[in-house]
Amino acid sequence: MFPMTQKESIRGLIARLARIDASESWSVDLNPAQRSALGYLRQANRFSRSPSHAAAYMGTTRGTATQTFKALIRKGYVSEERSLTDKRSISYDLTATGREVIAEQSVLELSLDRLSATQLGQIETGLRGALSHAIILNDQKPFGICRSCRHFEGRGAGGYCQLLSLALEPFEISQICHEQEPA
Amino acid sequence: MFPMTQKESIRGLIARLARIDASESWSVDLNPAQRSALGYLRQANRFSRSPSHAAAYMGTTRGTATQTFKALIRKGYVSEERSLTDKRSISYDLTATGREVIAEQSVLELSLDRLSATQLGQIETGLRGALSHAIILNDQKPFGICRSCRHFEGRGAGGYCQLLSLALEPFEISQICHEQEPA
DNA sequence: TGCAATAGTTTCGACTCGCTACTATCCATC
DNA sequence: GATGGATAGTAGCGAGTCGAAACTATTGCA
Repeated sequence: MFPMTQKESIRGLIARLARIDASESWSVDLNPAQRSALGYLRQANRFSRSPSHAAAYMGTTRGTATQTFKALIRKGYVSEERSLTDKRSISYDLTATGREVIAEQSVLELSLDRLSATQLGQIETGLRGALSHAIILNDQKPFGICRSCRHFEGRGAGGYCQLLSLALEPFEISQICHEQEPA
Repeated sequence: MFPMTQKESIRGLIARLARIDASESWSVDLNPAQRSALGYLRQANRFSRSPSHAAAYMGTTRGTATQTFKALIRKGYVSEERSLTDKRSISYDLTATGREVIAEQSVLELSLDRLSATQLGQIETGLRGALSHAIILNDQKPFGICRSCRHFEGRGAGGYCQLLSLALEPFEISQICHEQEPA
C-alpha cells in the first residue's frame, strides 16, 4: 500500500538507534547534548575546544553550547582554561573522570559487537559519506581530521600546519580541526 | 592520544545524522517525535495503530504518545477512530495531508542519494541487525513485519494470522505488527 | 580613534517528555 | 454474575532542553 523506500528505511533506522542511544545517556547523569559535547572534546585539537566551535560542530547555538559546558564543569567532567593571547576565548578539556565516563560502553556499541568486521567497515564508510554530503547541504563546516587538510604538511611522525604556521605533534594530526579544509 | 574505536565512530555518526535529520523536521511544523509517530503509522498494520503500541515502538510512554497524537490531530495529519469491539482503545490513521508531509524528501535522504545501491544495501542490513540486537538488550518488542512472523501462514497473494485467526490482505503482510514474533 | 566583528554569557519563553494519578473498560476467576 | 486486577487512554505537573535575542568584553580593521 505505502511501500517504504530503502532510504526511508535507513532514515528510520538511524532515528531509532539514535533514540535508544540517547535514552541511555541519562543513566550516567549525562544528557545527549552533554554526551556529544564530551565526545567532541575528545576528538578536537587544541585550537577547536571552544563553545563556538563545539556549537558549529554539533549544529546548535553558542548559547546552548555554553550551557552544556557549564553543566559539564559542575559535574567535573571538563576543565576550563582561558586563552592568554585572546582574552575573549576559552578552551575546555576533558578531566580524568570525563574520560572515564565517555569511554563507557553503550548498548549501541554492544549491539554493533554482533556484526562482522567487514559489516562495521561498510557501515562506517557509508554513513561517513552520507554525513559529509549532509553537512554540505546544511552549510556546516566539515571538521575533518588534520592529516587530510590542504594546509597539512607531513614532517616525520608529526606535521606542520601551513595555515597557522605551527608544528604539530604526532597525536595531533589525527584530531579534528575547525579550520580543516579537505585536500 | 585517545584513538576512537570503530564502534565509537559509528555511534557518533549515527548521533550526528540523527541530529541533522531531527533539526530539519521543524521546517515542516513537525517535531521529531511527531515525525516518527507519522512514520510509525505509515508502517503499522490495523491492529497496531494505538498510542500504547506506538509508545512501545518508539520507546516512550503512553502519556507522551497520546500528547503526540493529539497534536497531530490538531494539525490535521491523522484521524482518530474508536474501536467498536474494545471501547477503551483508539486507532489513529494518516490523513491525505499526513501522507504528503511524511513523503517529503529529507536532507538525510538526499545525502544517501550519493551512495551506491550496494552501499545502501549494506548499511540497511547492518543497521537493521544492530537495531534488533539493541532492541533485545532493551527488552523492547521487535515489531517485525507480518510476513516473517511465526503466526503467519501464506495463502495466495495474501495470508492468514494464526494468532488472531484472521485473513490478511496482500498489502498487510508487509506491514509491521505489535504481536509479531520472529519465525 | 572609532566602529564593526567576534567570543562568551545570560535570560526568557516555548516546548518536550517522563511521571503519577485518574477514569473507563475488559476479562478471568470464583 | 459479581468482583478484583489488568489494561487502554488521558490529564496535569515539573524538570529540563534548546533556540533566540540582548548584553558585555575584547579584538582588529579602517
